[in-house]
Amino acid sequence: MDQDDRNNMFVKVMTDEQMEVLRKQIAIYATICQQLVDLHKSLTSNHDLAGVRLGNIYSDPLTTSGSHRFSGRQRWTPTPVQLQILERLFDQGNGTPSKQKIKEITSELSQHGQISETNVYNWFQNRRARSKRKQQVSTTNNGESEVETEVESPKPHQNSASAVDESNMCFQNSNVGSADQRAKRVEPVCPSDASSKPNAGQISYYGTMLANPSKFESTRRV
Amino acid sequence: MDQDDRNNMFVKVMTDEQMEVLRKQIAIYATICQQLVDLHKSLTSNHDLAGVRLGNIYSDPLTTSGSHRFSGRQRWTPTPVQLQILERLFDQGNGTPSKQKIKEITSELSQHGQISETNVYNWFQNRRARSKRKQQVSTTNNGESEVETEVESPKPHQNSASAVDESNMCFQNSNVGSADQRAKRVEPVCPSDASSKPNAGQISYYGTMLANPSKFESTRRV
DNA sequence: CCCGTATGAATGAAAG
DNA sequence: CTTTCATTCATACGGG
Repeated sequence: MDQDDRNNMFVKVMTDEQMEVLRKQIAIYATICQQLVDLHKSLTSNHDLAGVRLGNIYSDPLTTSGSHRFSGRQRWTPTPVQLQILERLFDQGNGTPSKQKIKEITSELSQHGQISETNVYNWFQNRRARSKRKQQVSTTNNGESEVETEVESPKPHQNSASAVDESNMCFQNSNVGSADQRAKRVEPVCPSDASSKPNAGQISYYGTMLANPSKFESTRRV
Repeated sequence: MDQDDRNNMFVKVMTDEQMEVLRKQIAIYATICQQLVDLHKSLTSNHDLAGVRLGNIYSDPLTTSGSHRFSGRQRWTPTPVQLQILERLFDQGNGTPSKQKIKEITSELSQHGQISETNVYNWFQNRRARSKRKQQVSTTNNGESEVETEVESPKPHQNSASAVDESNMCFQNSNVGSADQRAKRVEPVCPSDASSKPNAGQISYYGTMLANPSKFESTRRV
């Protein structure tokens, strides 16, 4: 059969070696994809779900006319009226907005523009924090020539055992997929010769690999 | 060379058809990777290269030269991998981390970066608390009629204050695999959880494609 | 057009 | 566990 095929001229023949190369390439792609996905999940997992939350209200296709660039999150901006009310409430002494209050306030403010409880909550949080901060700073610059922060105290944090803080918490070639052992459907083939670059962007690394995907012919790697 | 191989009896032969399949698969992977990268770039577009938020210590000798102020990160930040694992554990239902578990988890996570038991503990505390709060909010503004109405303000910037909607991202997964032509059929296998979590939306699509790269194995025979 | 500042939002850690 | 604080990230906006 091999003979026939060969004579046939229309059959492609690959050596084990070539086959192996191909398989490797594929495995690499699989791994890369998997890792990209994992990476992505991690990055967007929490707050950043806003990253894609564009859409709905803000869709203004007209102004941008077919742009494909979706923006990041939008953030609430208090209207003058709302701000005024908030400020008033703030220095009205109610240092403790408390959940119930928040509701009321939100309800009140929503008559003057779009707003949510979270917005109110955050606003008070920030307002208080910054108010305090400003006070501290102005108080600090008394006999101190040091400008900037007041962070001097080696605040002891992390009471637990190992508090060896100083170290790179970079995640790198630490086999991303291992996080999910049951999803080990792709071969553990790891294009790990990338270790030359500690952190930087793993993306950029992938980028280079993606540059020439179709070179599965003579590349012998991994 | 061909002759040798042929005589060898171990030559793998592929038909044009099979060859084509392989090429497509690879092309698909290439495309997926590319798009993932693009997606990622878009989401993290500007500065968020924090993706590799290795912002950890930058205890460079230069900045400290003029002052005695040494700045180093003092707050733990989970690496993407760690976060991923934590998230998984979280919605895996184990509402009660329990002391012992914490240790295990910490141990596991420490392989992906600096971390302490306290960190893990806090993380779960916060995660739960915030999860609950979010739930409350979204539930609350449900039956309320206040908002919603006068939205379309001419103001160009106005946020979508309404609480963070759970998944729902509209990432157009147009024709990923059609690198060269009609997308090769890939099974809609989606083993991944991916549903309960906020993000993961757009990824899940890729997930299905990535599901069975092993398909190549079968291509090998003949 | 880029850059600095103000501020909304996210989140680790701690207090209650 | 719940609430609060502190710090940091990211973006809107105004000025040069």
